[in-house]
Amino acid sequence: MRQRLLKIFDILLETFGERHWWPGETALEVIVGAVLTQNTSWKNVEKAIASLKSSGLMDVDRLYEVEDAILAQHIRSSGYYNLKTARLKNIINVIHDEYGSSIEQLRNNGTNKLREKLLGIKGIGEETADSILLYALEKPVFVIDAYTKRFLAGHGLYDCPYRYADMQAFFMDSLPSDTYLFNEYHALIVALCQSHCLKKAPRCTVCALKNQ
DNA sequence: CACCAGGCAAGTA
DNA sequence: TACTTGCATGGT
Repeated sequence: MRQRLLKIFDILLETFGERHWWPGETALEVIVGAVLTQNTSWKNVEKAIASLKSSGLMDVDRLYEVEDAILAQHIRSSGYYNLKTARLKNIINVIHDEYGSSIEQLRNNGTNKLREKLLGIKGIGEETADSILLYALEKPVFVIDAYTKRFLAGHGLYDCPYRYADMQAFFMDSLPSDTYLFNEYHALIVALCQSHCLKKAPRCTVCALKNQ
């Protein structure tokens, strides 16, 4: 399976090119985006992030201080804005109180309990935690999301009933533990699924043509 | 008009 | 453990 997954990766990379994910200029932007994109299209999230940046709020201490009602107003376009205001506050509070408002300090936290730490924050589930770990903190974890599920189902690579941990283990047990590989692979899966945007479980014509 | 989008937590049986 | 429901905007 390792060789097959690596072959598919090569084809995807050749087809779509490097994706340069996550779309965001800073680690904080990635963290904020990861929360705001929960069950929400990225287009709606972009507007919210632009609003936060243009008003100077894309900063741990500013986000820590800002009134809930004001924050909610800025992220309105991303939907569930009251819920997401609370969720953003929850993770910002931890970064502020326990890591001196420093993402670097969070990244260098050393222990391997960072995932548990994130999962302990209300509003941060497995996908959000792993997106933060991989794309903001550069830790080698594989992100499973709606696109990844469609990719696995569409290729008949994985036919068991859905469970996040099992699908993640499928990738991480098969592939070398490498941040760049995990980053690029997930981003390429998204590119593939978006190129077949009308299908829920797109079969990769690129791979099919090459007998993958 | 209905349906979907890069989830999560709380409630129920 | 395995469903079900609320959360909400913007695009198709």
